[in-house]
Amino acid sequence: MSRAKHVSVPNRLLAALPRKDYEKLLPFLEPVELAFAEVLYEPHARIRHVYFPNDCFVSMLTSVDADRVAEVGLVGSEGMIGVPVLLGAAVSPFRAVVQGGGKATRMNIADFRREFSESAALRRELFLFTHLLMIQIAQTAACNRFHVVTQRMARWLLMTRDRVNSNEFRITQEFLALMLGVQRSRVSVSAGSLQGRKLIGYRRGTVTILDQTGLEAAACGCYKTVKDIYAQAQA
Amino acid sequence: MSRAKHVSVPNRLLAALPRKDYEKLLPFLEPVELAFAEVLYEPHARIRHVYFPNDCFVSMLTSVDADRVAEVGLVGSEGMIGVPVLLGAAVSPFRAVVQGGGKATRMNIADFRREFSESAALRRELFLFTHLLMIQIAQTAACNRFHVVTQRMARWLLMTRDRVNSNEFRITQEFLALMLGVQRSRVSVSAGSLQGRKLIGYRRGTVTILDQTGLEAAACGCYKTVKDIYAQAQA
DNA sequence: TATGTTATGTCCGGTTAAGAACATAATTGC
DNA sequence: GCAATTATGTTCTTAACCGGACATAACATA
Repeated sequence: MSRAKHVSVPNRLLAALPRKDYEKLLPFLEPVELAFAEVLYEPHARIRHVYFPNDCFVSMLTSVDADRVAEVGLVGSEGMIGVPVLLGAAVSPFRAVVQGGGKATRMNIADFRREFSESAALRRELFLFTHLLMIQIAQTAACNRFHVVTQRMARWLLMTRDRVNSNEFRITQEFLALMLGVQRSRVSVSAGSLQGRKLIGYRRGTVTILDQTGLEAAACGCYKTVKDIYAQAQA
Repeated sequence: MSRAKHVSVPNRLLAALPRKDYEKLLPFLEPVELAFAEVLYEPHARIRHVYFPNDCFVSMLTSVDADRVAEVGLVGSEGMIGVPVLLGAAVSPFRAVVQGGGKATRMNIADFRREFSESAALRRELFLFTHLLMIQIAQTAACNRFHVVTQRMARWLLMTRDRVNSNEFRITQEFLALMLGVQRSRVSVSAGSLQGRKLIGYRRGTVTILDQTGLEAAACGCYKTVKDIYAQAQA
């Protein structure tokens, strides 16, 4: 349970930059600690910083029908929060919420825009990530259409695992239900099913992936489809 | 629109370019006629052209489970086909299929990349469209999660109406079922419901929107949500 | 230890959709 | 005109999910 033994991972987008580009960026990167449930962006509010997660992960949510939300994307150390900025938009209709607390670096928009325009390597990295994020969102659309709760839940757990680089992380059923857009009671049932098959352990807000391969088999193909594309792009 | 004499409906991205930027582009724009069901991109195949629809519209599809597909985006004269190219990707996992035949202009990738790098106005337009497309895809993800077939069908018809600029267009129930990811028989039932309420007419492959306002009321809020964002961005 | 709070497990009735089969109507080709 | 094809309408059973209610278990803390 001790968070101290959790080794901080670097943000992979920044890590992939040529040394020179990275060093030019460094003075403008501000280390921050993001707390669980912290809201990085409110829909339609001005975006003030872009964030590069290290060992935290963030959900992109969109709202429907005034009171319901759906998760459309999940971003961890492989990406950044603030894609609309790259695309020239000042605001976005999405809410960005910290799902797993941890470390990140951030950069204010003015600095970021300048550095972004001056570093071809940074542009290349970030646009490629944008492409990946779009694919993830699109696959989520398809997944929401066709797959049952247990499959989608398995997918979500695996995606989260990849983003935090740990087989254990904190998430209550209540929150997981919100992410999957289903009733909490259905999460209980589906989680029970996965536990019964010894694929995961679930104990009061803490999920442990016991059998990665088995869980992948229980998930829909959307997990592997997107993961393979990410892996190939980052190779 | 004097600059678009050769077509009935101009592509709005091209139409919004400053005259100078547009004229520089013109020699490389090849007018083409796109036929219904024509496949512009196969998943993971090399992208050779980007397309700017005039009076046609194109679906972006993603596959799940080997045999099923889901529509994740719909692009007409307000946009372009080939967003991955902007983002530096040579391939995309999506299939792009012509839903409604008609005119478009296209540009080969080499020309496009060069012109794209030389025109700030073009970059601005296209990246903003990319942002809009992402929002559309994300809303589709949420919509697929929460809304019933009749609502989603009404949304699809309205979105199509906006993209072809006509209250009447051709689409069989078979195809519509494929786009919505549901059984054809359910399209028949839902269409029957909308017809009974005098919102649409449906006669052997041809849909007519009879009551736009009523149909908007029958659709989920996803339609208006996305439409308002598009309208604001293009204002 | 007692107590309130948070997290999880279970059950139920009603709705929507999946999967499939079959019937009817419009259009096309001969 | 007639047959074949295409498009649409109808119905059935079963599965999944919704919305809600309620019970139990773990934890926090006073």
